[in-house]
Amino acid sequence: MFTLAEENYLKAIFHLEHQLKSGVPTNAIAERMETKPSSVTDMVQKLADKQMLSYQKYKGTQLTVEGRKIAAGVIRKHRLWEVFLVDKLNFNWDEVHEIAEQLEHIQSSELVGRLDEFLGHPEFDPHGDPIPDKHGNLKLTQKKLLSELKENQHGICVGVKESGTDFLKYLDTKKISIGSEIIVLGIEDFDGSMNIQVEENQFFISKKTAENLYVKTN
Amino acid sequence: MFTLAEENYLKAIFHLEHQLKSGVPTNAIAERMETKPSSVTDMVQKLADKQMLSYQKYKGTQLTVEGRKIAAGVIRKHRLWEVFLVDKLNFNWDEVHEIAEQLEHIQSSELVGRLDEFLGHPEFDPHGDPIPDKHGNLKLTQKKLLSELKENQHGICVGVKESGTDFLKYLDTKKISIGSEIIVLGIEDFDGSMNIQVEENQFFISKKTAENLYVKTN
DNA sequence: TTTAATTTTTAGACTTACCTAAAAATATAA
DNA sequence: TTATATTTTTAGGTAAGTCTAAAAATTAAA
Repeated sequence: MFTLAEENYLKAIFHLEHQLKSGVPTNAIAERMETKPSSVTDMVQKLADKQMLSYQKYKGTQLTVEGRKIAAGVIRKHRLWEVFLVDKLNFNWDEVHEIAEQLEHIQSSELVGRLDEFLGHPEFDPHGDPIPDKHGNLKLTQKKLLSELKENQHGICVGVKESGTDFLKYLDTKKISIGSEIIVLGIEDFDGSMNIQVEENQFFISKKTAENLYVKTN
Repeated sequence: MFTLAEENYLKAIFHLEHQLKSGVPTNAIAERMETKPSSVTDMVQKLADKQMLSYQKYKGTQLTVEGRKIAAGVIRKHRLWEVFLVDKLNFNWDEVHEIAEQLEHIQSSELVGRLDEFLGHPEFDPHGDPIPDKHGNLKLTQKKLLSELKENQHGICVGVKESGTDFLKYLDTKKISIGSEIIVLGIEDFDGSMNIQVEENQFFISKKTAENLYVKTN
């Protein structure tokens, strides 16, 4: 089994690999984990000993197949619990992350299986991110940034890129939430701002906002 | 906030106080926690510093009002999660303890409140033990040992005293589970063994078994 | 390509929660 | 009540995971 710290490192490296595509630098891990690079070096060497990742001094790290499986398992639990919190306990989707961060470390494969069943085998969490299956396979998300849409296209809001509390609160004031239909009425060329419609309301959003919102088109 | 270890100590001392009624000796804690007395001394001194219990060298310990509140909160979470696992995820009542042992440490009062709501404000866990309310108040259980019943009395099984896996498995083979109605047909004076009826089946159980089963009469 | 800046690692230290072994206090028995 | 047994504490040590400060390797710039 793995300690809480080990699981968190594996999860962080998993996410960073998806962003960076290449070997993950020590500093990138330190930044994401909000810890010091020297601590990362220690842990990375420990995880390398456990065959969870390959590591060469000064060259960054890469998860092994096994390491990826463990990380995906943690992420699976995290996202399943988020679905539980939102669907069953009626939490708002901007309130569940911290709690899921704890719940993801509960050890019991039986529990995960039954929770998955109870929730109806969901494929996406409340932020629109895909839930890895029990083998650790993660289906590609078809979500795209709102800023990628053209005029008159519409999309369903499936998540956010940076899930800072401020941003999520801003969305709430605009009545934008998971599942909202967003219609692009117009785009300003010079600053990329958008005029959009959500439910019955029309308003402007900045390019920065549009680049932080994920939507699904179909 | 409290560490996982601190919460476990407070919980253990809380349970021991109910059993022993007097100051809780270091060795009793060590035995229950499956740790060494010297470790207990360390932790007990730390918890005394935090005003969670009163402690005098060689005299045992006693929880403060605050310490009791924290312990009751952990137990509340443990028992609520057990209800969740059995009622919602269809776990058998002999499978939930280890998992609840982990879930009880999840920190979020909001979560506890919503879970309680979701479960319909249950008053007893699947083993028949009362669930402390949000203020830490624990209602007295009216359950008694099966061995305390007289001939021809009947009771509803609400729990077990020692919840070892072996014993729980034995109960399953006899089709005794939470909610089973048990009728005492006869008692042997010389060894205290009982002839009982459960559902349609009649059979003998030893005194030891009868002293390990809690029932509720009314 | 030599120097400067950045990244990464090493070395040594700290905290938590545990341990063993020995000493001290308390309880029990002769 | 003295001696023995038991309980409890103290002293010192270990492992996990973190830190700071300094050294080493790599990358970027002059």
